[in-house]
Amino acid sequence: MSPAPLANRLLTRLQHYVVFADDERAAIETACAGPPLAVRQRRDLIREGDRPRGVNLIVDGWAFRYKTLEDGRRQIIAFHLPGDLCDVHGYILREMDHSVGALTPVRYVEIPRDQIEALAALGPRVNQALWWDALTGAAIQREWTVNLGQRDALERLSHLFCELIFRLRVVGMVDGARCEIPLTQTDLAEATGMTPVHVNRMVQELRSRNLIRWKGREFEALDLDGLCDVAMFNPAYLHLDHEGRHLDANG
Amino acid sequence: MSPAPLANRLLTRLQHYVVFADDERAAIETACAGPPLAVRQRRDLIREGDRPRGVNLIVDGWAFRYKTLEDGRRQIIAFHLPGDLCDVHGYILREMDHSVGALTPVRYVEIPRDQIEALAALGPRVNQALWWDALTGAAIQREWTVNLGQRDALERLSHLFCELIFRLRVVGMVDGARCEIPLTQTDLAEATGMTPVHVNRMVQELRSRNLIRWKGREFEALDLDGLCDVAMFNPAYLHLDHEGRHLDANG
DNA sequence: CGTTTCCTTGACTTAACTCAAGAGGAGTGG
DNA sequence: CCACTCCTCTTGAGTTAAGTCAAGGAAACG
Repeated sequence: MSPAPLANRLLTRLQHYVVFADDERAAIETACAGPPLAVRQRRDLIREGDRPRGVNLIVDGWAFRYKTLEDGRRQIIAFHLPGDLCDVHGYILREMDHSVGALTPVRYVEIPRDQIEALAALGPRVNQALWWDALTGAAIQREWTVNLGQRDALERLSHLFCELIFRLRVVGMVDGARCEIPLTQTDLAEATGMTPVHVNRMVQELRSRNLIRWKGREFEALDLDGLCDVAMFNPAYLHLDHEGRHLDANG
Repeated sequence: MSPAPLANRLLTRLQHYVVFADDERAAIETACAGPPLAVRQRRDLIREGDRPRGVNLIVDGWAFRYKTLEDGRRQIIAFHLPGDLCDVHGYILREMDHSVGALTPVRYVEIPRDQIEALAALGPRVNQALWWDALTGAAIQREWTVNLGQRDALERLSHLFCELIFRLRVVGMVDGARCEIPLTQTDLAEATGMTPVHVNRMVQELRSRNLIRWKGREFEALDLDGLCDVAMFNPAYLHLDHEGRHLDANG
């Protein structure tokens, strides 16, 4: 349940992929040394049409990306948990094509453009770690496409729960099978492309099958394997398997 | 209708974002100088579980990414048109979490890992162009999420047609409002998360509204504005607006 | 020129949506 | 401390968009 030390979440995260040399580690720590910023719950970090100033690193709290259609329909595109980098190199696409909001109060650090470039210039390892971050994000987005396109309501909801549990586990925010999920059923509806009413019915169904317990923010997977089965969840797309083992400073 | 010169599609594509210096241009040309490979129609370029050797550049033909669930349901995740880079730095995620197949006969070039790294090391412009490519791909994936989550069948199909037209236009494969779309209605069904029967009905509907003409591979948007309206299509997510104007070799 | 693939249409079924109303909390102010 | 509001969750009844199943026709292919 206790989150990883706040000191440097970016380092913690990137080290899932690469073991850095000392100078690289120092540079990453410097990059995150900026003043911490805060957004209140249900406010936006950045809006569609804005120019991103740099890359945002979520230190605490949950954020989400969303996109709104002309007629007001809204789709949640992604969730960001503590330790996530929002839009690595997002400033390259000069204008945001979607918005990012805070689900809970969020603390974050803005890493300016030149700092990111300096990191990338340090050598292939840091650069590749940044790519790794962006590519796992893309893999998650692909899986959401599959989820929305092929799975039915119950499978879809189960799949989202599975993904959140696995991702929270990486950042040490799961205790056994319990974690905090600060989402309303309406949030889940916007993420899974269904109505809040139907989300409710599917939650009831998962409860009645003794797969989950969920009250307020307290979530527990009573039978994670069962939940994964319902969802046809295969965690391969999260690419969690080569944490720190893939490349290291000694070759 | 005539495609951009085959000589170097990667260069053509990246120059939509950056105007390169001579040495950069030369390096990119070298990277694509590998022997052209070919895949037959409806065969796979790479399968889920494989280790990508490098980055694939589509020279000719259409490819598509897809993912299959345990029970056989299949979702098409993306289409790749001539000039597209498949999985920039895909080798970083050591194992493919999905497959890539050929819709038509496809000719492509495999750019090996070290060549990509050499390109990235040339300096920020080339590196940023590669990021730009990956990030626009991610933006498209996000839009597909919105499409599947929020739009109904008619809107969804219209949106996909709009996207394809806009993307084909960039590579010079649209003549007026006419282009080749080598997809079956079953392909469209797998991309839009609906049944082939329902795709057919929606195609009929678009025809009867005089929005499209489509026979064999010959596609024509009779009223592109109307089609965009139906789809609530906003091309901003394709980030086509700063072609070559953003960064150039002279600062 | 036969075979396979793709498209088309109709009749019926179903998963998910809509509308509506009530219950349970959480927070606020009198 | 109670009354109030607001928000989220819950449940029921009726509707609809999309799916299923089935069969015929057109086109492409080898």
